[in-house]
Amino acid sequence: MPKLSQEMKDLLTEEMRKRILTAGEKILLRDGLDEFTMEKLAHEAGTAAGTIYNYFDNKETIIDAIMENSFQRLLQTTAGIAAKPQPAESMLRELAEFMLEDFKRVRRLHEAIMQRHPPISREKMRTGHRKLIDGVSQIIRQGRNNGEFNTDDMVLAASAFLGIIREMQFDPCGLFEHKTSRELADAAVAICRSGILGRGREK
Amino acid sequence: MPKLSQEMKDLLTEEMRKRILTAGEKILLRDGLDEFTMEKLAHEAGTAAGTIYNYFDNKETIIDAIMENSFQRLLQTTAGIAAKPQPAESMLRELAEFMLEDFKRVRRLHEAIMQRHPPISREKMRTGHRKLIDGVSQIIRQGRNNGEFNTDDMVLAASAFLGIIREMQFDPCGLFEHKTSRELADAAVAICRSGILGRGREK
Amino acid sequence: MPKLSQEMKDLLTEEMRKRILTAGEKILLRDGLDEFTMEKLAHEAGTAAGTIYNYFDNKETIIDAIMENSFQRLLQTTAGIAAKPQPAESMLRELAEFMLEDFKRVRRLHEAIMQRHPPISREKMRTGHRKLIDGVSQIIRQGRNNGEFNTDDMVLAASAFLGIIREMQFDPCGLFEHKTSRELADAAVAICRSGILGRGREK
Amino acid sequence: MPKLSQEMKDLLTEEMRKRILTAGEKILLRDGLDEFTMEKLAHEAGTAAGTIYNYFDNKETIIDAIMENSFQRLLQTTAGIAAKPQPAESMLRELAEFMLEDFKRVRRLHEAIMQRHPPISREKMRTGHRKLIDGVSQIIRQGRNNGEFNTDDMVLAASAFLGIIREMQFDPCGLFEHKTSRELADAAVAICRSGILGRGREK
DNA sequence: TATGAATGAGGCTTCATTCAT
DNA sequence: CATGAATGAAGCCTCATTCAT
Repeated sequence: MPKLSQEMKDLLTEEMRKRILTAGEKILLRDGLDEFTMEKLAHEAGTAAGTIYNYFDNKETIIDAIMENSFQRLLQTTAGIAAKPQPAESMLRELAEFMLEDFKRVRRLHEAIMQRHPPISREKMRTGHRKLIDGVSQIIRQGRNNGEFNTDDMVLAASAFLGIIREMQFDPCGLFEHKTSRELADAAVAICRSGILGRGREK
Repeated sequence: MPKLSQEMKDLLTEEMRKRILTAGEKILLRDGLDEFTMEKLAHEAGTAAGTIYNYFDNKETIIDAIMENSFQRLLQTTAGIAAKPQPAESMLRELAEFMLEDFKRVRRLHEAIMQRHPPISREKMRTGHRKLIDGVSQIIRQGRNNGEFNTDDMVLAASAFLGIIREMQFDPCGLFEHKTSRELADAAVAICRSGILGRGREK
Repeated sequence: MPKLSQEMKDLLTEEMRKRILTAGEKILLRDGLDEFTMEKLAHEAGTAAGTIYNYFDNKETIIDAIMENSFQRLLQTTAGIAAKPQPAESMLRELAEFMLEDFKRVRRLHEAIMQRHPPISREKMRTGHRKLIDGVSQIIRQGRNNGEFNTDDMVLAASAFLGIIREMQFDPCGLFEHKTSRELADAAVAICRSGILGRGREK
Repeated sequence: MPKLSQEMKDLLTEEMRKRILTAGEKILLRDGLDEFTMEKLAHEAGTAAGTIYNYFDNKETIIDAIMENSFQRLLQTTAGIAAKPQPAESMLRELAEFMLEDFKRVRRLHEAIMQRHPPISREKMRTGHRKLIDGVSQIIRQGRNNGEFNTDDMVLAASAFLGIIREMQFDPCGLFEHKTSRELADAAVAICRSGILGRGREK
């Protein structure tokens, strides 16, 4: 009984943590960081404010965890994509599409979180971003080893790729609203391949 | 007297508004939005907290105005660059450099401001961004008219360009710290020209 | 079975009460009243917070009981000392030493408890103190009956004696840190005998 | 104007600080530290909670200041008494009376404050107590120089004196309620002179 | 119009106590 | 009876905004 009960308890605890984080993400997405209050979080999670402190030390920890989760999802997907046997270009396309899709969901979350200094630990942001850059760099490196690409600065390339995607999903004016993630991903990869300026002068 | 005095008054008022906005920008740059308090703003502007409310309705309005200013500068620079007789590629390079230089200065400002929901009106953000996209689109269009470029989706191209720049200046991990704005601008334009992936397969 | 089981139960209950009080005293001594939380108490007592409420009505009751215990010990010792056949002065010396020794141990406890209004019932404090005064008065009365002392206001004398001791053990500046309880007890008794001012003018 | 106005402002500020401290002392006296809330303090001082923070950094600072004030009064009186040309014994009597009188007023204040660790800085307590001991020691030293007293341990003597007084004013059972401060002071000094035990054995 | 003290709503967090299991 | 998560009242403190001078 103690063993099983312990496992049970852990499970419930984990469940509750997830519930809180999910609620938090929802608020961040819907209302932004400025309206992320513990009271609101509790309400959204269906508990009392005090209860949350049984699962997290304080507000900052929660924001951190949400951010961490979000990066985790992204990094795992990146790793998964990089592991499949396929041309690097396909990888980038797939990743772009996932990011556009995921970021459509998480757009406001990242918007809300990213540039906030305190109370959000910049460190988490830094390492997360770094890992993401590394993941994309790996893909591009594979592409070079394949003979697909020819870049020598992987980090620069990865950064540009991410910048293009991020701008697409940031899109505060709704310029790309009518395009599907698929189309945008294709466009992004096309740009990566040939530049944004087309080949006007190559003639 | 009434006429002149009125003009005088307006001038003074305008002067005061500027002083407040300048002070606000300074604080945003130095301390971030979270430490932007009205008291601090008053102190930095050399007045009293109450006085500020004679010139602005509330805090949000001030943040809005600062954001507006920042966009204005950028848009004017963009227009200025676009007006000079030179190849479009040079324009982009010049713009990139300015942005990287300016954003180095203003990084925290944009970091702080962008994507914050209330108390920052999303609307201002939206229109500012839209105008910026338009400005860059114009440059690219000129390039196409020149025969320099070959793109048919100006907006997409402009967006990608901005995304690449923004990612470079966001750079939370300091990947590009050791590079000059000049070098980064060159790299950005190179990417725009040939893609981030080089020409591995063109062989 | 009912009878025995009832006794058994009572015994266990009493055991549990003791365990809780001991744990409480330990916390009070170690951490002070401000850090005396029910959770901590439960942990120290090896049970759960909720369980404690099966043995005590609320936090205040527990603090009360601890205080009561502490006084009990002191009173019993006093009675024990007073029962031994010895000069009253020796009794006072012995009592002083015990108090200084005990209070060294319990300093924080008394520091923490004494004079705290709610949640500590002043009543308990009052009666405890009263009994202590009475105990010391008894000793002094014996001394007078012996011909050792000559006071006619026992209560005043007892109060002064206790005040001297308490001040010695309160000693927030560590004035007496380097003295042993024995030495301090001797000094206290000497003062009781001859006054604090010596006999300068008696010459 | 600026000069005068500045003085005016300082005066008002000082006035407000005093009002807050007075209110705080009143609460401490009446309700104890546990019921000393900022809300209550504000109410008692006739302002809003937020206002208080224009005059003090936080709650602890306020408690500190009240304690400091209380010690100040005591120390100044002590110094004043010690400065008057009179026998040391009269000084002690006068001091005892003041303390009993003042402490009657401040009893609960010291009761409330003294043994609390955080949030009350123990340091302030320590230094205050130390100065008090020193002040009384000075008086006793004068007595010895006069030939009035004969003690060689001033600190011990001062400590005992204070202990006797403190016990008298602590008096949780009301043993001395019917006595005037004058009578108690006399009794205290008598004890200091001849000991608490009278001169039973001197015969 | 300038001032800056006053206001008070609202945020985060703690913890005694309850109660379903 | 034991458990310990849930509760929510209450405490401290901040700060945008108002208003008397």
